[in-house]
Amino acid sequence: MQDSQTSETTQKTIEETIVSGILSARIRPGTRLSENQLATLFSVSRTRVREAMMRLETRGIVHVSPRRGWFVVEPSAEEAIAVYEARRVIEAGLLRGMRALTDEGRKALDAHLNEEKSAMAAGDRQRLSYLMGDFHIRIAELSGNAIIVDILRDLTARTILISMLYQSEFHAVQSHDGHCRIFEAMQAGDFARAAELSIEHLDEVEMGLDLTTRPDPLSELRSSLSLPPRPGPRVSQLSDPKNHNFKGVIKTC
Amino acid sequence: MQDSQTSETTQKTIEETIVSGILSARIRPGTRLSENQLATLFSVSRTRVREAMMRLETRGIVHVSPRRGWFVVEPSAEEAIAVYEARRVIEAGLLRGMRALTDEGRKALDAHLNEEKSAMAAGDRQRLSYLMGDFHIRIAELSGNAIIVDILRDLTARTILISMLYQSEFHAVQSHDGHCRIFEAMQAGDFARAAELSIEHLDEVEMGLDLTTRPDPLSELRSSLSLPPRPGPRVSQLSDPKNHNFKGVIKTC
DNA sequence: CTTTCCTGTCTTGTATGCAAGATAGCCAGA
DNA sequence: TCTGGCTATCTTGCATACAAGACAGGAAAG
Repeated sequence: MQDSQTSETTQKTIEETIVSGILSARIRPGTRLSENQLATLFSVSRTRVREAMMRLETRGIVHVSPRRGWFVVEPSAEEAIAVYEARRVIEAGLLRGMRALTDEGRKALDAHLNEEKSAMAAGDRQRLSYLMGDFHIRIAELSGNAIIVDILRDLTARTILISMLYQSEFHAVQSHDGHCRIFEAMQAGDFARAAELSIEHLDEVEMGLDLTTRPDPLSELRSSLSLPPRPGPRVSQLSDPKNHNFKGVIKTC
Repeated sequence: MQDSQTSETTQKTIEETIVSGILSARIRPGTRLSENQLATLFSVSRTRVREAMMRLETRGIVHVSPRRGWFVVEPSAEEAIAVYEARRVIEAGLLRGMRALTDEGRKALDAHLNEEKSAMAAGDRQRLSYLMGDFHIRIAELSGNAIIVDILRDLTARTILISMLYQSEFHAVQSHDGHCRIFEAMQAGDFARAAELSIEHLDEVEMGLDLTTRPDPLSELRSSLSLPPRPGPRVSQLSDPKNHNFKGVIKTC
């Protein structure tokens, strides 16, 4: 048991590691998060792991199936719709309420869009997944409102999980264009237009999903029989290398 | 140790009890929440209490001072501003995105406003505090979006804490009028107008606060010396009857 | 009287132990 | 071959024990 570093840094690290793993699409929905495995991975006891899981549960990132385990959420089609709706409400409300784009903010967004471009050119899909989601968080950061940033970060994480479940194709170019249009409207000082564009953008992404392909084909029957969410062998392990090479990358955000 | 009921119902009860205590302004900001006392009150071990505290912490309702205790948050002036800003963003975004007011929704809001009226007539301040906050949650419920409802519920709880800290007078009539105006615009189908009105309403409430009267007059010095948040004898206990007869009721929401 | 230090007590932080449900695999019987 | 039931094992649920920091109060020294 060689402690890589003298622990101490494991306070909020479990939480953040999992969230950032989702944001960069390395952790798939439905991933099993074993308390014991996480405990040994982070060299802490199960207590700390459970605390992190509870926090993530209230953030809507994981859920627990009693006596069976913790799993990264697999949003249902209804939940997916709710997430996009919430994002439209918040992001449009945010943009519409903006009064000016500071020079600093303009530079930050410009730099971000350049990163998107270079990731697209390099074909770095994992990085692209992350950047596509991060754009919206960057916009929230412009407001300087930590509350909104936190809310949007969690919603973005859920969005990425949704995309992994329901998205077939990868339309990075389209999303990038949407981001650019929003940025242009912001630069022009037309925040009402930017708000409209952000709604359109999220609509576009949502429409690109196939919300009819249920991840669990038995979900209808199962819910009508009120059975537990999803038994069976869909267990992908956290340290499983396959999770790091998953196929089908995220377009969204 | 007479168990009032055979436990079992203590799963999420701790969390909900505290939140609803805040929503009805029975629990003041800065209230100490002792793990041991809560554990005996709810007839569970500290473990369960800690879980509830962790959840409430991620919801921004309580915070922990290491090795000193859990406390209901006392939002700073900056945090207060951020909360109102977040609410303006979300509530205005929500209203502006609405397309129609269902008959069901109209009835629900109408009934709520009547409740406000009767509470005002009866001078039931505690109930009034609750209703003033609940109006905005009701609007969120119209969207049928559980995510937004949860977010607004927590923000409303924080708003009430802010009011308890920074609000001197009680302007229930003014708030009630604001609610009525928003409802009228919604009934008229003018949701853009309703959104504007909700922003004005929240501005009005925020302006009614005295954000210069700091709850901790030493906070500036304290933070510049990076000392722990607030030592001293400001401990009001959960089961202390004084908490149920606090003076200075909430106007807000 | 003021200041300093020390100690007892109370708080949370963390790990661990045990209970109990869920699951998978095996074995026996039809 | 298929079905049913039993058991071994793995999972979380929850309580408890102990460690360690924070604080209050008192005693002693100036």
